Amino acid sequence: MSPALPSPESDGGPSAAAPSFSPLYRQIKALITRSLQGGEWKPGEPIPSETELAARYKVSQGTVRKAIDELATENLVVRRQGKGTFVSTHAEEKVQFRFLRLMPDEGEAGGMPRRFLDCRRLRAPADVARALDIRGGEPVVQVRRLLYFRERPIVLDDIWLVGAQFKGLTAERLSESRAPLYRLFESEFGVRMIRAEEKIRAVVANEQSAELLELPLGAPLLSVERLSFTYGDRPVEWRRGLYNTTTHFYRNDLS
Amino acid sequence: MSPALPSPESDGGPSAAAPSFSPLYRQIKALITRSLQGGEWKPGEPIPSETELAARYKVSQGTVRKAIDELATENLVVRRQGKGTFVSTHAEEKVQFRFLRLMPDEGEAGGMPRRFLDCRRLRAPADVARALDIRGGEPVVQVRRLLYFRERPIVLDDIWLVGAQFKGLTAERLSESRAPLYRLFESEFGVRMIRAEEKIRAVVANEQSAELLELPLGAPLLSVERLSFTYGDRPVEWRRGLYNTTTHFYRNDLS
DNA sequence: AAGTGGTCTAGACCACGAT
DNA sequence: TCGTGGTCTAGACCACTTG
Repeated sequence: MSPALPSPESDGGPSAAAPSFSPLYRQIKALITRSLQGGEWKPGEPIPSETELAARYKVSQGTVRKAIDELATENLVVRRQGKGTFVSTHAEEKVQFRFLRLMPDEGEAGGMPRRFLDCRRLRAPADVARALDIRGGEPVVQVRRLLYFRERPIVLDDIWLVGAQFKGLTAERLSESRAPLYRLFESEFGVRMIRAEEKIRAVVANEQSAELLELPLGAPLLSVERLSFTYGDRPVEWRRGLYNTTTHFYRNDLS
Repeated sequence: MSPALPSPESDGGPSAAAPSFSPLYRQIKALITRSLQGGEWKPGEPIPSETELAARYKVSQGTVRKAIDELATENLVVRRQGKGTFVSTHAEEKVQFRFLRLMPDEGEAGGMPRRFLDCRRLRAPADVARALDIRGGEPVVQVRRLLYFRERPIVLDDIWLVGAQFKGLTAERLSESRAPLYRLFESEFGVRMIRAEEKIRAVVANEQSAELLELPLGAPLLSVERLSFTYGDRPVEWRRGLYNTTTHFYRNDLS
């Protein structure tokens, strides 16, 4: 049985260093990824069963299985025994904690209330453009917000979004929604965050951040710079968060 | 073919919540893990081939394969096509970066020269004992050291080790060795670090840390508290690092 | 050439969830 | 009861490393 497939192609993954050999299941994986990226199956929806996909691609179920295994490992899909395999979505509670690493010293993690301070469209400054891999001067959306814990401001986020992907994002749109940002991005703009890279530093509060976070000038803050990627490893968001870590900490697992 | 195996048992993993059903490959995985833990195969050495293990446990090669797959995912073993499967070791360059997340803004990561300030045995203070899950007053080893980058001190580490596991650890032993700490622990004391949990905060330099890190009083520092675990999820090390992040950052990948 | 891990297949059966 | 993903097997062949 000779599977009808395009010629072997690269995985597209971050560390794909021109593999000399592309096994069948990776080609299947690439095909499924393309369908995810193209929106054939939407976040939260089930993808076809392994049997169906095996028939579609003319390979054995085991090969489809191995392809889906990798997609599940990369959190692009979620398997549910007895029910099917579903496209991952930021609508799931569990997924939130992958990107929200700030935990209170005491009490439960829970979602933090927020307040948007600003939302404007502008031309990308040089440093932001470089991070987002777009040309300087291209349109971007800048969002500034505060996150609260027990009525006190804990996080100050400055967010830059690639303008082309977020047409129609306004302060009203943000304020109306009660969903987490990444959930909103996914449902309203079709932009799903897959992974992110962070650079963490200790800094001190300047005049502005001190006032907004209700801290004395010079108070220590955790600076978290994050570059987020969507399908195809395309950067679409760059943000810098300033965290007050007197009652919270940034949790990380090394394994 | 009826495999000769002990009755189904728990995985022992961190999130094993009394599974009602333990598949064969997990039982095999547990058996292999036990051999790793017991030192039947030492770090850096090859474990028996999949065929051999299949014969030993009286299961198919595919089942052994799946067990080893999980061990490889958890970084307990490393597969090398054409050569065999090897017990992971901190002697590999690549592994270092799993636990050393501090990167210079400019230049390569590379190993940082170090200086040991202190190494003494004492009875565990209450907070350290709690973190290490031992009784207060049990013997621990405290190590204090500095890490340098371009002749300047960047990291101040305070390390506590469970005394029972590190008999014979002295300042001389530390100074004589040029190997990374985890490599030394593994080769000299048979204690291999598997995973760790970190809590990260921004703090300010006090008198002591300011002097040691050659910084002004009140300079912002990254505080990284780490609890490290060995086989069987037993905590064996607790450390608090203070990082000067003016020329470095803590790198993290969310996925 | 021999031995290792890696891929692919086909089929049987199990556990789980919905009906 | 049915369809889903999950497990287990047995065998064939491929890719890589070493002798």
